[in-house]
Amino acid sequence: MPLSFYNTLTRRLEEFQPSEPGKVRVYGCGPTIYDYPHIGNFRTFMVFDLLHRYLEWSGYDVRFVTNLTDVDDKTIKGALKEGTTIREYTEPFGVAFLADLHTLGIKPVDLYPRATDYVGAMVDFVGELEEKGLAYQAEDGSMYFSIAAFPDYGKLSRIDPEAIRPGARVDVDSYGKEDVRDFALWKAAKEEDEEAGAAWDSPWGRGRPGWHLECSVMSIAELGETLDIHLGGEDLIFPHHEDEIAQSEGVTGKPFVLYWMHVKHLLLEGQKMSKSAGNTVSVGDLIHRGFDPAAIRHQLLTAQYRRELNFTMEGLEASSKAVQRLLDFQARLKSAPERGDAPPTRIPGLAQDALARFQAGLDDDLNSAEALGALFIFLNEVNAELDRSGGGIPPEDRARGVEALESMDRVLGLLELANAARAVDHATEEWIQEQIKLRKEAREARDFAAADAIRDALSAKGIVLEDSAEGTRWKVVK
RNA sequence: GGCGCCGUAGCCAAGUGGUAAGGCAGAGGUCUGCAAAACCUCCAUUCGGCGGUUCGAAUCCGCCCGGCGCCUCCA
Repeated sequence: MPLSFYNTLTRRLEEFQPSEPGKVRVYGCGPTIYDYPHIGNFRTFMVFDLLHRYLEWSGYDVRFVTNLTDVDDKTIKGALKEGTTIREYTEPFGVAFLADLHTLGIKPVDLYPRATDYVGAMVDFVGELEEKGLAYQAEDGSMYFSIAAFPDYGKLSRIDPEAIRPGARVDVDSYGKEDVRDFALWKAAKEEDEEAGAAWDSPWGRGRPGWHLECSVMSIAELGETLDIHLGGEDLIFPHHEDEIAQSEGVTGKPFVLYWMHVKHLLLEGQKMSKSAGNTVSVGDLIHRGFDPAAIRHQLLTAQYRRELNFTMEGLEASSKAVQRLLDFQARLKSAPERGDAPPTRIPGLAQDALARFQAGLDDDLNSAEALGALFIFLNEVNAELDRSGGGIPPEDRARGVEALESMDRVLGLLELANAARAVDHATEEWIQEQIKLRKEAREARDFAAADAIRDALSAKGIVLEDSAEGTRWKVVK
């Protein structure tokens, strides 16, 4: 099966064909930086990363943009509370977000635009909508999008515009709209907006961009009028992405996005995570509890992105073990003794099978669970093969095995992250080698008490020794 | 009320018509000075329940039971 994605727009699995062969333009809705991010946010951004890495692994030339929203009701509210501006208020949250991305091994994208850097383009955009008769100014000076003038409204979320009822579920404090369903493109500045540094000049007076407008303008400015893929959390389907389509297609007259992909929210210990429930967990919290970032990454990849994922501490323990198993396998395979005249092993065939299954899994709408399955089958089979071939394996077989493992990890990013977290400096490494040498001497003298004392002392520092026919190997255990 | 999703072993999770991947946990064994790592064997005759279609169903259809998401700031 060719690379296929489930497209929210058509509600079908579709073969992926970018508008320009070999090139992919992706826009992912990033966070609003009004607070520190929690683990739930990172399920979404882990999927962004999986897509990014897999497209590149598949040979595409990818341009990936993820925005940071720094102007909206929440950032203004926060800035006012702190007596500062939105620019200053959001800065630490943006920094924290990027730091957590780094911690989890999420590859940087090409650009992280901030809404406040595109206000001029946003004003122009609203002007174009106004010219086309899709926007109007309400009595308070705000500009609204006229849903009645855009017949396609509702095609993504499949929400019937007629069914959007005013009252309990629709904001009624923004009176002055022609139709209660219309959404703000440009909000007339209130005094608080000025205080928070969230007001700009426009032909309609001082104001600030509407939240939905920001993503339309930034994505078109950086990627062009038709994006290949647009991603986001499932909560953004309506109204955010529905409104982006209305604005963007209203201005360009072209399809805005070819493939819409939405990530299902995760559950924490079986519960919906929310600030009001007080059950949010941050990446930092998990690191402080001693969890390996690679284990967090692993758990976030255990379920396909459109499936429910229950993030638990128990699951994190299981993921830690799985990551350690991968590390042990990598170390064993890389140091497997080579012998030029050794009989051929099944490793090249296993590598081929594993890569085929790995690719088939990810081609099928980024099924990371299937891809992990392929990796672990490979691990089991190759370990068994290494056990059988005591005297060494052909160098080319070992190379093929390592190559396949590292190829899969270029997408999963587990080994690269786990190894980075376990790196030790040169002096420590020399010291460990010295300890291993002392233990070897003790063992040869059959002074096992002394040998075990050395091993126990290293173990207390998180360094575990493993003896084999080829000598003693050491590893850092998290 | 509208739109949509899920229910597979103790926990997590693939599989969407051909006879149940994988991870963690558990039991026994091999190897080892002892470990660790690894391997071998075992661990769901069965996929929420009941009907139906089919040579054949976890997979398709119907009904029922249970859990959940969005429609409102939210990744």
